[in-house]
Amino acid sequence: MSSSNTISHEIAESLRDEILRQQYRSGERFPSERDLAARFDASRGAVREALSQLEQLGLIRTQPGGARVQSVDSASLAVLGPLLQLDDLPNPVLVDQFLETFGVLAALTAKNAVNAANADQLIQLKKLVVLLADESVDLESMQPRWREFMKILSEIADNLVVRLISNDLKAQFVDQMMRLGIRPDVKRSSIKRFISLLRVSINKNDGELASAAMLTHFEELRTAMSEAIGLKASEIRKMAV
Amino acid sequence: MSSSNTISHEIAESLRDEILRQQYRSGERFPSERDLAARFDASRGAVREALSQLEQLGLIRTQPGGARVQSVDSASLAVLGPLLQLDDLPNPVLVDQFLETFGVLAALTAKNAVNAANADQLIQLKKLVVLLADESVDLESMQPRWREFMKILSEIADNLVVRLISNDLKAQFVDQMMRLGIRPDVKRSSIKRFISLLRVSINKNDGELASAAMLTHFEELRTAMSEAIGLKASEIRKMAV
DNA sequence: CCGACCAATTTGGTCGGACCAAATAGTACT
DNA sequence: AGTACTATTTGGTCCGACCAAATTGGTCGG
Repeated sequence: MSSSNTISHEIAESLRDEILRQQYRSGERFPSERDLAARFDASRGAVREALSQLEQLGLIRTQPGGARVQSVDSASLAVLGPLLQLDDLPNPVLVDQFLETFGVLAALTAKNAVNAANADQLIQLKKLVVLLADESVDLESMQPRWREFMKILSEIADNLVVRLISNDLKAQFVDQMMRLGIRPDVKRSSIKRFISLLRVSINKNDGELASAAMLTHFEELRTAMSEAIGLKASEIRKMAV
Repeated sequence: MSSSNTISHEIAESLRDEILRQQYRSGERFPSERDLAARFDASRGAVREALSQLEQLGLIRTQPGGARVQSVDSASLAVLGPLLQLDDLPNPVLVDQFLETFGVLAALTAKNAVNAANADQLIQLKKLVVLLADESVDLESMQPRWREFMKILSEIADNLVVRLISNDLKAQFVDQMMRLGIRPDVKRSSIKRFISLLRVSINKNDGELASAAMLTHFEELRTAMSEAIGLKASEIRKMAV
């Protein structure tokens, strides 16, 4: 499950998940480095490297005398990915909040990109939208094109803050949903309308329109995703019986 | 300048700033741990803890054989704070992007909070807005109240994703601007209008109105901040002569 | 002259033991 | 019971050592 094969990373992941699972109360003393070293059968150095990562994530605060656990919602954004894949099924509330937040950022990006694009970039965007329209039969199969489109949008909009946020958010999310077999079922007509709105907004250089289209798309995605997760949850319950 | 008194943190800060200042090209080899230890006159262990923090920030990628520098805009959001206080004067473009992004998130928060607030919370919000109105003479002096208001909004909206983003963004920003003596001069009439719009939106339970008010406020803040930074820049140039 | 292959070196990853200073816990004293 | 003091725990740092992977540099063959 864990990726980076180094011991210190494994320890960090393990402890991170324990904290995210609320197995420690906020403010509680964290086990000592020597205890952790014994528990993981590793050297203190490896444990210290792991703890230094947790500290960077804002999950613990270390001091001579003992480390203390910090409340999860005072942590860094980088914990969101791990937070989403804690359990078999991602927390639906969190997923919804993710989509809502990512939606407004995507809308902002679309607005700025369409408004700021030069002639060449507009042509490029038009091409991409045409490609998207061709594949609009299935939300999943158009993923690669869709990502490319968003990437170009983001490059044109050129907002480092949004890009940094996206780095911590986007990466794992879609992949994980697919891996879990959660497929939001957005109506084909909705997708077609969305893409056609994108096309119009690009043709008319209308950033506000692009933004609005993006927003409604994410709204539809939210409800579809919510249903998809609910469906998956009942599947799992059935399996358990 | 640097906060945490431990050597490993000082090394991490130092190297972080060097990377953020683009003193290494993306993909370039990073100095070896042994070299860094010699340069900082520290042990390899301390250097390794520092590097493990940089890796968590997404600034470097380590591998047996050598660590490599990663491009800044593939880093974690947590680098934004340091990025803003790299130089005497924060990068105006970055500040503007920050305000634009934070603005849409604040608008989202306001919308959801006003829509979701129960009777008690609405009363609480009304009180806070009244307090804000009383102090609306000066943007700076109303900061404590303003922060409290945003905090309550954020608690009512209860969106963990936005909160995590804010953790990495908000904290240092306002403080740093004040410390540098950068005071955006938003017209008093604009502030008054903003607050009155907030009041109305709360009274009418109209989240969309609150969102729109927040958006225009941040728009005004952006232009004011841009002017303020420009002013400060010319001041500094004058001092240098 | 160039490319492929192989050995020497560099580099990160880990370990163990050791010392210091700060913070905590425990104890004795008032 | 409250306080002052001491012993212990804990994090922070250093050193030296070993392994395995990656890089480097040279050699050989075309």
